[in-house]
Amino acid sequence: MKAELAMIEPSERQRVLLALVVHEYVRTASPVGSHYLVERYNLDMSSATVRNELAALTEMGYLRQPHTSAGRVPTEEGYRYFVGRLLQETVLPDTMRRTITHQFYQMGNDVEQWMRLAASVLAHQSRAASLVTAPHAEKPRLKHLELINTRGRQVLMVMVMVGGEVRQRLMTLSEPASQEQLSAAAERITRQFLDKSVDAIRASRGSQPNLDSDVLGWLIEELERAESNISGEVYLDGLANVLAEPEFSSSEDARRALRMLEERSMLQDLLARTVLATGNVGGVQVLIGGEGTWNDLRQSSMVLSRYGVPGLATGTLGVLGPMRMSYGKTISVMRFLSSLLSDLVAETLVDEN
Amino acid sequence: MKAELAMIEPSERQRVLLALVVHEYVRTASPVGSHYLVERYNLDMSSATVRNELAALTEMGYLRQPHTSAGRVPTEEGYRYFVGRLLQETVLPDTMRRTITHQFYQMGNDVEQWMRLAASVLAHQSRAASLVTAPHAEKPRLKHLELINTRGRQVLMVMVMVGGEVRQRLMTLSEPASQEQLSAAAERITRQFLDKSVDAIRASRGSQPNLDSDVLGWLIEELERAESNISGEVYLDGLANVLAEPEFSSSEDARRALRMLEERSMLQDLLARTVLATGNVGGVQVLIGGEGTWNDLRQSSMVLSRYGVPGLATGTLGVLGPMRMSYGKTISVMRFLSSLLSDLVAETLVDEN
DNA sequence: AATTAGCACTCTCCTTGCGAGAGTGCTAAC
DNA sequence: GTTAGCACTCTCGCAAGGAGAGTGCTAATT
Repeated sequence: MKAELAMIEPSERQRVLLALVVHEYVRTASPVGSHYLVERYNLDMSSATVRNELAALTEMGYLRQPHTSAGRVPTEEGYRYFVGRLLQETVLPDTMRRTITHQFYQMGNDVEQWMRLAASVLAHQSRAASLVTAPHAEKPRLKHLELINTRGRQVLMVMVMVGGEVRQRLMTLSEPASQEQLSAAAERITRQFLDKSVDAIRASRGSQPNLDSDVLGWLIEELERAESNISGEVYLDGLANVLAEPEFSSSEDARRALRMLEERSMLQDLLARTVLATGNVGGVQVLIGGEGTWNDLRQSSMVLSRYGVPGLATGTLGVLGPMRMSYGKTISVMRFLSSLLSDLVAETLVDEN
Repeated sequence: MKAELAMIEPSERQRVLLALVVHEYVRTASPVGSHYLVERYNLDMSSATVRNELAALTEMGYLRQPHTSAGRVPTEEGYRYFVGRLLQETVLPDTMRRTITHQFYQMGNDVEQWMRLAASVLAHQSRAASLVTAPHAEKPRLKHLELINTRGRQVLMVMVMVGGEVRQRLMTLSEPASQEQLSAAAERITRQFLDKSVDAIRASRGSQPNLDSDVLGWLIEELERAESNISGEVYLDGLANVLAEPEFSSSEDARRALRMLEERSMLQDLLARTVLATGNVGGVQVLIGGEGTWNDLRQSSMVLSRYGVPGLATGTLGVLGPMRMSYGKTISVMRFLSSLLSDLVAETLVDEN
C-alpha cells in the first residue's frame, strides 16, 4: 500500500454523492455530471449544490475531471474509499447460492473440476477474468508414496501429500529393480516418513539401501519443489471478458494485465505479497490500480480471497478487471465461493487418521 | 475446407510477385503497392508491369484492394496458395535447435514442464498465442492402480495409464476397508486388468467381492472419462501476444479468438476435426481464416501439428495468430518441436515390458 | 450561512472542407 | 510484351466551426 497522507473525511452528503458517482461511472463508463445525477436520482438539491460538493470531493482527491468541463470520474482513492467505507455488502440471492452449491456437489470429489467450476462462476458473475489456485499446503507432508516400474530402470514416482495434492515424476534408477522391490521400498518409506515434512526426511537420511537412497533423493527434491511453489495449480477463465471492457478495448493495458495472469512468476509474487501475506481465510482483499507496486495493473483492480483450511491446504480466488469494476457483486460472489470451497476442502481433505 | 472452384494457376512471375506481396504485407501490415515493390526488391521491371500482374492476381482472387487506389493485400486464397505452393521450408538455425533441445533435456522427465516449455517456445518464436496438449491415448489402457485410504470410507484412487498419464479421484466406499485391504484389492485389480482397455474391463465385470466391485465401478467411470476426452491437458501461452497485432488491437475479433482457446468445448471440436482427423504425426496443418467453418477464427490463422507415438500417446501443438502471420517461421519451429516432443515421448513413455 | 438561478466559459466531439500523397487503370508509344 | 505518362480515386491529416455538455463563479434567495 502506498504511503498515504491522511485524506480528509468527506461529509455525509459528500459520501452519498461519491457513492452515486462511483456507481454511475461503473455502470456507464463515462464521466458523470452534476445535472445528470440530480435528474437520475431525483436528488433533493439543485445541480449547483451538487457541483459544489463534487468540487470539494475533487479537491479532497476522491474524484477527478478528465478535462475542464467534463463530468467527474473516481480516482483510485475514490474507489478505495468506496470499497472500504461506502460499499454495503450485498448478499447473493438465495436461489443463486443454491444453484452454485448444487453444481459443486454434482462434480463429486474431483478437485480439478471444482477449480474449473469456481473459475467459471467467478468469471461469469463478475464479467471479468478470474483466477483460482488449487488447494496447496505451505509445508507439504507425505501421505503416501508409490513407485511404478515403467521400463528398464525407469520408474514413475507418485506422491500423495497430506491434504490431497498428488505429484508424479518419472525418474531413472541407478540400478534395475523389480516391481516387487519397488513396492516394498515404497511401503517402507511411506511407513517411515508418513506425515513428515521435507526437513524431517532430509534430517533422517542416513545409510539406506541403494534403492531407498535413490528414491529418497527424488522424494526430497520433489517435496522441495512443492514447498517452493507458493500456490497450487492455477486455473484461469474469462480472459476474453476483460477485452470487452472499453478501457481495455485497445491499448497496451489489456496486454499488460493479461501478461500478469499468464506469467507464473509475476502471479506468484502478487499472491505472495497479498493474500498469502495475511493469514486470514475468507476475508476479501481489493487491490486498486496496482497499489503503486504492480505497474502492469495500473489500470486494473483485483479482488482476492483465500480459502481452505489453514495449515493443511489453502488456495486463492481472484478476479482481475478494470478499475471501474462492479466491486459489490464481485466481492459477494467471491465471499460465497470462498466459504463454499473452504467447506468442500474441509469435508473431503481433512486428515483425521 | 470450403468447396473451391478451381483457381486459375498464376504464371511464374505472378507467383514471385504474390510471394513478395505476402512477405511484405506480413512484415508491415499495410497494403503494398507496385512502385514500392519495384524499389524495395530492385525488380527488373517497371511499376506499370507489376501493376498489370497485380491486377491479374487480383482478378484471379489471390489479392484484393482495401479500396480503389490502395495497394494490394493477400486474400485468404492468396495466403493459402502461398503456404501450399510458394513457401519454401526454412530450417531452424542449428544453434537454436541445440538451445531448445538442451532446455528440454534439462527439464528431466517431467511432462508438465515439457508442455509449459513447448508452449513458451512456440509463443515466443511465433509471437502469437500457442497451445499444447499433453500426450494422451485414444484408447487408454490400465498400467497401475493404487488405492489410498484418506479418512473413514474415503479413498483416493490413483490410476496410471499406459503411456504415462496419471489420473486421480477421491471416492467413497460403500463399507469401510483398511489400507491393507485396499492395497490388496489394488494389486489384484492391477494384475487382472493390466494393459486392458475400458471395454475389456467392462466385459469381465462379474461377481467380485464388494470392495472390488466398488473400485471397478469407479475405474470404469474414470477410464470412460479419459477416453471421452479427445486430448490431454491443455497448456496455453502467449495469449497477450495476439493483442499486440494491429488487426487485433481493438475490435471484437481478438475476443473471439481468445474465447476459442479458452473454451474447452470449442477447442476439442477444432482439434477433433483437424489434426486428429488425419492420422499423421509430424505433419503441419494450416487453417486460414477459419476455413469457412469456425466463425470465431474468421480473422485468424492456426498452425497445427500432432506429435507423439500413434496408438500409444499423442498430443497437439498449435499456434493462433492473425491471418497476416509469419507462416514460414512458425511452421519450421513447430516442425522441429513436434519431432523433438515425439522423440521425448518415445524415449520415455514407450512401454516395452 | 447554505442554497440556487443564471451565465460566461471551456473543452470534446462531430462534421465539413481541402490539399497532399499514394496508388491505380488506361492509353499510347517503344 | 513492356513502359512512360497521366488522369483519376481514395485515404489521411489538419483546420475551422458549431453543437452539446458541464463547469465555476457571482449574485440573489431562503
